Amino acid sequence: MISITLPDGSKREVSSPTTVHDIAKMIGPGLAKATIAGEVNGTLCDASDLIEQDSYVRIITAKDNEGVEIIRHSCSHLIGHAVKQLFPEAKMVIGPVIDDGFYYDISTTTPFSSEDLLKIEDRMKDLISTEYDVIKKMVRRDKVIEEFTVRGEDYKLRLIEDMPEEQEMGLYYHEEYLDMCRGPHVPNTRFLKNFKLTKVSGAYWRGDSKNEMLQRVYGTAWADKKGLQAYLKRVEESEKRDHRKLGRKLDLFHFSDEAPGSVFWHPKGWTLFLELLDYMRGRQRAAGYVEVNTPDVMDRGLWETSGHWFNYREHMFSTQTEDDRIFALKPMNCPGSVSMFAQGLKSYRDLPLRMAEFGKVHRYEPSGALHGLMRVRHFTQDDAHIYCTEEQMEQECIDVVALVLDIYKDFGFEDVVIKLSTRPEKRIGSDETWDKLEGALTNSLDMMGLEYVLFPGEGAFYGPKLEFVLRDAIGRDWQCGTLQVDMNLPERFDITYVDERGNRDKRPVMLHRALFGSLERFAGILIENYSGDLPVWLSPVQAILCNISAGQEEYIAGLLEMLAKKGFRVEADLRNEKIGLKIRENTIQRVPFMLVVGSKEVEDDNVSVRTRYGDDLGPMTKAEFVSLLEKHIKAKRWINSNDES
RNA sequence: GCCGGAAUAGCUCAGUAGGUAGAGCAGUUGCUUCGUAAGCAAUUGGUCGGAGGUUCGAGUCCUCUUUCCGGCACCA
Repeated sequence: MISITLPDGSKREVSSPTTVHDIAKMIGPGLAKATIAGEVNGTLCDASDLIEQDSYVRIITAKDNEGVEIIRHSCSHLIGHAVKQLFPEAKMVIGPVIDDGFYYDISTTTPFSSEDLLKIEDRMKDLISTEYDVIKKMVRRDKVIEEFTVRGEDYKLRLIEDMPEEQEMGLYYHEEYLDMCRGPHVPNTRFLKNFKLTKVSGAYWRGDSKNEMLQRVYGTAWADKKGLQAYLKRVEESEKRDHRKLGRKLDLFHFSDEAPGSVFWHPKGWTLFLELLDYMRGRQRAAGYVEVNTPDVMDRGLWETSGHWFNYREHMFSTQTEDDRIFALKPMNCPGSVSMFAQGLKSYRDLPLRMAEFGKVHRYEPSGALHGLMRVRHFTQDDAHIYCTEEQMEQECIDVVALVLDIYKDFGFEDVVIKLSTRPEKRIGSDETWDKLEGALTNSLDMMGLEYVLFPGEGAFYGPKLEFVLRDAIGRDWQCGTLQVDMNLPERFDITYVDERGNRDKRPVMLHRALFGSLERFAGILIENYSGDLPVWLSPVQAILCNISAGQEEYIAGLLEMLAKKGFRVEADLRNEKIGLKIRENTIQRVPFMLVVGSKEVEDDNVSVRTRYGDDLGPMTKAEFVSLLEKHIKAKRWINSNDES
């Protein structure tokens, strides 16, 4: 007899050995039927695994997060079962769980089409409806190799080679199909009913573009129908706030075949862009930055000195002039900034020197990487380079991190993922230097008590970096702000300052930082974040004056002039149209305030105010409306329909 | 860059088995002067992304190419 402790603290004596499923059955037949897996002494296991000693046991059902993950994992196995029936020559690779779903990488002779995806999904549904049992067996390594050799599963054999220490593997039998997995998995396919295959794409073996491309089948799966439908609905809603769609609808920007990856900003979009720029300029000035401007096109020699020419040559736009000089469009602002620093003698009294530049950079990004405003070939950085002493470095890092997080708050981003990327293989500078630089970043985060995710080997070739990551409408993460510390470029460009004892050869440390990162990308993220309802301070048109009929033009003209003089972005809609149409169209354009002016308002010398959310705020004096606008602009934050007034 | 998909009017999209293009909205013109999400009528828009090919005939089939979309890889 062994003793089993359940989550509620109750204990059961059972004969040994037993299984999670047996325990569930003892508690009740309903629970037994719902059992997907178990957690024994903190470790997930299959419902069929034997328990041979006193244990703490938790039963996992579809109601648990782990249960849903197991469902997803088993769904990926089911892809295998279906694919091998439809395409016997296919070789299965790996099928892991991801956010909201799963995928399976498969090696095939010909790539899957979208029709194939439907065929696979249909076969999976058929297999589910037979409600077959999934059988788990622990099998000795040599037997596993034998099994997969017979079945020609070359990739499974390669995966086994990757785990030389494992002597026994879990094999899951899905009728005639066999998969190798750590598990746990569902005991029966009836748990897998609420799934959908979502897309098929190529993916490199081991994630390396030098390797062959496999077929990746993606899917999503949920505990119940409601969960699945809610997910599909969420995806649909997210697609509606895609910045590329809203950019067209709200007349903010467009792209053209002639300039792939470069934005044509329309007046309204450019208003947003400039507003962001003004905001950042103000914040930086307040934080002790100076602003400079450096050339867009500079000689190849500069890029050789910086190291960019050797590391990024193929991603740079370059040009050859009549005199055979090769110039490159700057892909980064740092070499220009360093040249700026090198101009004239610098004293320790000048440090820290915080030199900002709204530099437009060009990068020849791979064609497949381009994505609306998020990934472009021509973008504007709110860049700055901070030159300081080694002693000042840590405090400067802290100040930058504090500033960027405070700025994000103004846009409603409270949860920002911070990534720390350390030295890459392809790098310049000594290991001692890298130790110091990485130390400065980790120390400053630790001192601020901030969590971060470590990405070993992902740093820039000249220094480690912090990245501040924001999430877009459909859950994709985009790097915005970045902070990099660098002792290498100062070395390469041989920049120095004079210390307090008159030594002229002191080497400053250089911090590269961008807070929005790319203004284009940040604008894109904002459009999605706000779903097109830009807060009043960022709205291209903050209010629109709509007349009821001819006769109010003069009053509106006066009002327009008054508001424009106060610096508000206000327009008039004097078209010979009914007020209903004007309200509709300006609501669709997401103008925060629509001011209705008829003969009544002219007579009372006021305006009737309506919001883009359909709230009628009724008549108010011109002064009242001005203070309403001012209040919103000062608040900066996004205001939803409940508190627009 | 790699795999798959797409490209038809300013926008959203139809286009049936290859038989020289169609809707709604927008635009334009006229009428209407109107009170909080679409007033009425008339009407202009397209070498069907580009280049080749098959065919008596191609938006439709084939090849190449450009751009976009979804992933993968990349992201100084």
